[in-house]
Amino acid sequence: MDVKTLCLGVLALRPATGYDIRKWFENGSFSHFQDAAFGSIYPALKALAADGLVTVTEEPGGSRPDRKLYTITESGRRAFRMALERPPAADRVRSDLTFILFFGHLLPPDRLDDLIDGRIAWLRQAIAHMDSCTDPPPVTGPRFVLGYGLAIYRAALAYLEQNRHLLTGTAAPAARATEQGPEPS
Amino acid sequence: MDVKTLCLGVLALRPATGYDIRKWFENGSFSHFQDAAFGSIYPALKALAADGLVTVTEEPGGSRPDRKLYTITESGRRAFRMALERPPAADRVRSDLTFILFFGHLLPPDRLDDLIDGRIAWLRQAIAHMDSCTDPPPVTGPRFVLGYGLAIYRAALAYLEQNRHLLTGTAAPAARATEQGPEPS
DNA sequence: GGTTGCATGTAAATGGTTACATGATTGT
DNA sequence: ACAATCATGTAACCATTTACATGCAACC
Repeated sequence: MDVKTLCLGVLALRPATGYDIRKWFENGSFSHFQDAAFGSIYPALKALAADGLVTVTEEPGGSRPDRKLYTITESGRRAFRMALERPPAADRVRSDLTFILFFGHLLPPDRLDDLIDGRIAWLRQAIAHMDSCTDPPPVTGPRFVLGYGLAIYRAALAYLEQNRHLLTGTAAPAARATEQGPEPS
Repeated sequence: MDVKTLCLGVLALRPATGYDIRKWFENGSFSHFQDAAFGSIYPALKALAADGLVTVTEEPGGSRPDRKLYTITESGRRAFRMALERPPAADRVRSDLTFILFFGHLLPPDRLDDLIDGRIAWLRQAIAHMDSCTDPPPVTGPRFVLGYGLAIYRAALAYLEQNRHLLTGTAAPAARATEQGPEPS
């Protein structure tokens, strides 16, 4: 998905500034599935405005740069719907971790432990964040997507917890009990 | 992971041509986690050879271009081990599908059905392919990674199968209340 | 006779990230 | 005092994809 469409999507929900949109990709509902940096958002918004797909309301920012609130237009909504109609590119996962683990035999076991500990911690935190996510309104789309992300992360977490001993020779999971974090799954 | 490291990884397993490496990313064990196209592989191999990390054996190809078999050197193995030592970038999923589904209310229900049908079919085929994957030898790393991928794909498949009705209004599965939904369990 | 597989390579286009430039206000 | 938050924007840089160029052999 190009950044223009991504921005249009956020603006289809509510008016926002470039800064807001960036926050959305950093913390919002599907921050785990899409991303965009300032360096691509601002030019995208400019282009969308030039095409009449969004309008800008400039609020004088006093000291700061003027706050530019972007609002999607009817033609913008149409363009967005058309973009959604295009066949989606295949999902893809890019995982350096799995690449490293693939060659695990080349690394010291405690390094592997650290890597997996790190990923488990990250997944727990991500799951906790998603669980507490009030962001998506009770409409179906956002909830469905949130559930999808949760299902995948929970599966990844469970797999790592239950199979890490295969890789590191750590004691089998029988011993592993309650210690850290909020209750798993 | 940059393409040079990726190539080094494949070559750490066995000597290969650029073409072989491409096949590996297309069909091999972790084709789901990394990718590289010819346009990046060939220059990467050239650079690796220039750095003395691999050697080339040119077999005259008769009609075709000469087949260039690359073999990793000791210094290449060392460089690869060092690359594995670097902290991995965070895993990331890029999913146009979830973006589209997020805005599902803007699309006709049968379009949603098609999208989900397509993804389910794709996942089933991917899982079948991985299940039949004889590629990874019975060493721990490759099997662990294969299992990780399978766990994630199975979770995605199960979620889609069990929750698609939430999105499309399709009749709920007979065995209702399989309770895996976005609802916290 | 047409497609797929083998086999290499280059160059242009793509699309994005990173770094820079600016600077007041609020929180620790 | 120092960091983070708010807030915009440009430009250089980067890696990778895509398209092109070449061409035989095997299969259907």
